[in-house]
Amino acid sequence: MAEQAGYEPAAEPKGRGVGTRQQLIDAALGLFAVHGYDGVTTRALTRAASVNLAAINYHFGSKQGLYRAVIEDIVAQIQARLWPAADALEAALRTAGDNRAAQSRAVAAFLRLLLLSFIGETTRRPIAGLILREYTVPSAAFPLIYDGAVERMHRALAVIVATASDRPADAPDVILEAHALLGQCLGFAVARVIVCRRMGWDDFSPERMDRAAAAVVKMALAALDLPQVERREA
Amino acid sequence: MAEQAGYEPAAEPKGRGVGTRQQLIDAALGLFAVHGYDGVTTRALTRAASVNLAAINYHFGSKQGLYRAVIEDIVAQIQARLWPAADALEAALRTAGDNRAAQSRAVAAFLRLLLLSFIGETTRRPIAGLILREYTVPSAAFPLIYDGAVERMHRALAVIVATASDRPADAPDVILEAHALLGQCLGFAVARVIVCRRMGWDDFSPERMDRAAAAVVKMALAALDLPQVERREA
DNA sequence: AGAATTAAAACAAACGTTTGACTTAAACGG
DNA sequence: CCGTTTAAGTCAAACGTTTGTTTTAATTCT
Repeated sequence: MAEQAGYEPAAEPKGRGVGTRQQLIDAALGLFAVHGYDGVTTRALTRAASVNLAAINYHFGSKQGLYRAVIEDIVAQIQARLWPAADALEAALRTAGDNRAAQSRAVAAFLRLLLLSFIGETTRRPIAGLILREYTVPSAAFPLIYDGAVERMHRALAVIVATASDRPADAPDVILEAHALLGQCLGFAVARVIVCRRMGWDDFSPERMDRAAAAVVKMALAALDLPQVERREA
Repeated sequence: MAEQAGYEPAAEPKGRGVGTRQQLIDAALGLFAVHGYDGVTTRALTRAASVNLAAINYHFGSKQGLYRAVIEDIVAQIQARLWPAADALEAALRTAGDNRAAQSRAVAAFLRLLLLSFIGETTRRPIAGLILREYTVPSAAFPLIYDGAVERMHRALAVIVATASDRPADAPDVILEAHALLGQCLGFAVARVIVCRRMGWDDFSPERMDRAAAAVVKMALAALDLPQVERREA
């Protein structure tokens, strides 16, 4: 097939169509994340969304169009949550100057948020499953994710490494080390099943996420030669 | 039909059946890894393997049976490569005693191998794609992977953390930190596309893998408060 | 002879997509 | 305020194709 950009039969839904549209996106998000694109049928999608079979092609042009809309929806969610955090991090690092303790606090806060987002989203709504799929096997929708969310976050991590080690944020080794930092967080989203099996957990809970976040923050701060931050409470 | 465990019409291939069987497994490994289970048709599989359409059901009972055989094949490959390394690591850590430099060398060697395996396999044969899929969305074949490969590796990482920090290897926090260590390596396999985009690479090369490994080893040793090891050569 | 492989055809089921009639609610003219 | 128009939205039904699997018969190798 040769589907390009350009199909947008319901670009500006105003009436009741908006309900059906969003129901489809919500249901599709969950199903695509768990079973993959080819693992979900249009009938399963419309049944889960409690809408008619023809609604997909009416609102999104095709199954592919629905998938793209789902990705766009996710990217918007990520932007709303992560961009302010990234801005706050970089601002905090600037005002911290050479104060290593202040740097630690800013880094710890950002990494905590990152990890909790990764694990939390996979628990509440399996967003990560979809994104990870795009990482390993990029589809046509990958640029949306990379340009819309990943690069900003990756740059923020590079700023962390750069600040802690007093090197430029665009140095190749800095970027690689920033990616290692990302991997620490990513590992808990990608391989959550493995963490749970090893820890004897059935699944994550808020307390367990907190514990995982503490481990990641501790490792990261040590790796960056930053002072540890004291836990706020038990 | 109700196919359970137990279909093994050609459990002991002795004649030329080995050829067709292995051709199918090899082709299926690549196709499943890239497109996922549902993304590959039996016709595509047999065409890629240059065998007859009926060969899948003859040798493996069903498409599911072929998938299971692929997983078993992968697990065997991982065991052959990683188990000796894990044994060597633990032996080296035992003989190292309190010698931090010796501990560093053992840890660095193991992490290097781990990362190069992750990235390398994804380049040569997309094994990681299949395994990562099982991580994020475990199928019935997941226990094969976990019991057959993952747990041994995870235990080795826990021994690293335990040795470096003088804690028991089965302590919860040690396991979590070991998982963060795994994530550092995993991140380069999962999100290889992102590394490449950020670094301006088209793909990995042996030199680039080496550079990534150096970054991971550096971060890991620092996180474990172990002395850095000097690079052997450029 | 017997096991492995091929080619070709067929099977029911499920697939993504399309169709045309029906419903709904706002817009319009009187 | 009512009757009509209009267009977006929804619906059941069907379209043609592809799916995994099975079957049958003819070869090929040990």
